[in-house]
Amino acid sequence: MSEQAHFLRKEKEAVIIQRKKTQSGAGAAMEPLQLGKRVKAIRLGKSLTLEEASQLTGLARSTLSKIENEQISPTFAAVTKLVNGLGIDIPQLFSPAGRKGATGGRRDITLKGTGTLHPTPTYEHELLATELSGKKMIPYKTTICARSFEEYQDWIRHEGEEFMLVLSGKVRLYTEFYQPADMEEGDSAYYDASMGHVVISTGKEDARILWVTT
Amino acid sequence: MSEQAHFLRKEKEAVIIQRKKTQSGAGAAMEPLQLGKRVKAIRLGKSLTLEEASQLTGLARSTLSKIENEQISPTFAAVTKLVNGLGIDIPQLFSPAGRKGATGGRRDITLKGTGTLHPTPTYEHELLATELSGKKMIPYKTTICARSFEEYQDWIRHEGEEFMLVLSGKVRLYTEFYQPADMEEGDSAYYDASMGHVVISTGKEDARILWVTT
DNA sequence: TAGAAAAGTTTCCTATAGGAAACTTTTGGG
DNA sequence: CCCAAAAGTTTCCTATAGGAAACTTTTCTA
Repeated sequence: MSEQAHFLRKEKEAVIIQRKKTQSGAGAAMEPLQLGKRVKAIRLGKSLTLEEASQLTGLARSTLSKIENEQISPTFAAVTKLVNGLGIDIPQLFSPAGRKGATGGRRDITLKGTGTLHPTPTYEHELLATELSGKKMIPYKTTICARSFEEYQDWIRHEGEEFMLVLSGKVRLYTEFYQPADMEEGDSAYYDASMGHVVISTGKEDARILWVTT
Repeated sequence: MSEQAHFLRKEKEAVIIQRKKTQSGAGAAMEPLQLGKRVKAIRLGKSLTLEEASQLTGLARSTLSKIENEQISPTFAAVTKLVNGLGIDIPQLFSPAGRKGATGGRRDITLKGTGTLHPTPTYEHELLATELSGKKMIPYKTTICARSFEEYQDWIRHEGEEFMLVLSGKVRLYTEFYQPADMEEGDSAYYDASMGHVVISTGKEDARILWVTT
């Protein structure tokens, strides 16, 4: 459709100009998610014109139009402006349509061993409750493969707080400002995750741990 | 700032001199959020090299480097690849940068069976990490004594979100807007706690559960 | 309806994102 | 130490995002 329009336009301008503009033909950049449609729906839901949305977001009217029609993939900076200007709920933008937020009476059950796997040399993560987006907590189980502090490049540290519970095996929890602590099944710890921390297995078997992070 | 960069580029083309990159100093593009640092932290947390991350995400090594060093603002498409490739939790990326951990480099370890007890007719709670105040999450283990829905006066509901993991035994999770779910050791659930919920033991033994609530 | 104003789209251009490869820095041997 | 390999950074280039303005379409209003 837009392709036809494009051709007509070209012919009309006619003549020599062949500038050619790549993009129109292939058109619809296959954006992984229908960001544009969502933005449009949200804007219309608020009864805003492109001009008003432009004022609110600081993005050009034309840019908004192109985003809504999925002619471009906005930069992170642009998305941020959209989000702040229009008060969009983030996870909504990213979630592949069907995914549900953790609020408003939602739940997700993860049966043993059915989480989303994420292996690294030292840990093997199994993310839980991945069907829910926008969660305040991130729960996952981990098999601790590492056997020595040296297997880590450096302390692990990240935003937020962390709770851990030893599900099986024996571990040693190293934390930046404390003495290492030996823990076994049933023991738990809670700490500020911006403080460097690292966990290694000390028993015969690789230990299993449940983590919950904010 | 970017204007400077542009000028330099122009000059370089025009002449021969090619003095070094503008941005080096504290120049740091003022990206609304510290996307780059977060991405880097996440990558390092998984002990991945740029090359490996490149494979996982489909983004070029150089692009990743520039994103991490906040030299560019990735497109939405690129952010999506990052998120999917590295298993990043979205809100993490957008959440207001500064958020300081309430516990400021502290930790508390609770050895098995040493939590603070808090019995009720239907549950028996063992609060964990009680040495730390002002936590964002509240972890506790519970022995589920109740055997039928009727032993509860009403749905349990409260603010926030809740994660639960079955440590032992068998339970049935009733939630207001869903069918009851039977769960056993290793299964977990995540739900909006303002939705009515109740758990009963269905096995021979009283079940043990770990809860974490925001 | 016609005509104008508002809303939306497209063009055209500059600035910049993303990729390939060159280059630099860091890590390990020996 | 020195060299080699690996990790990370920068350069250089092309494709494309974003803005201003021209253009088209829709919506009123008389």
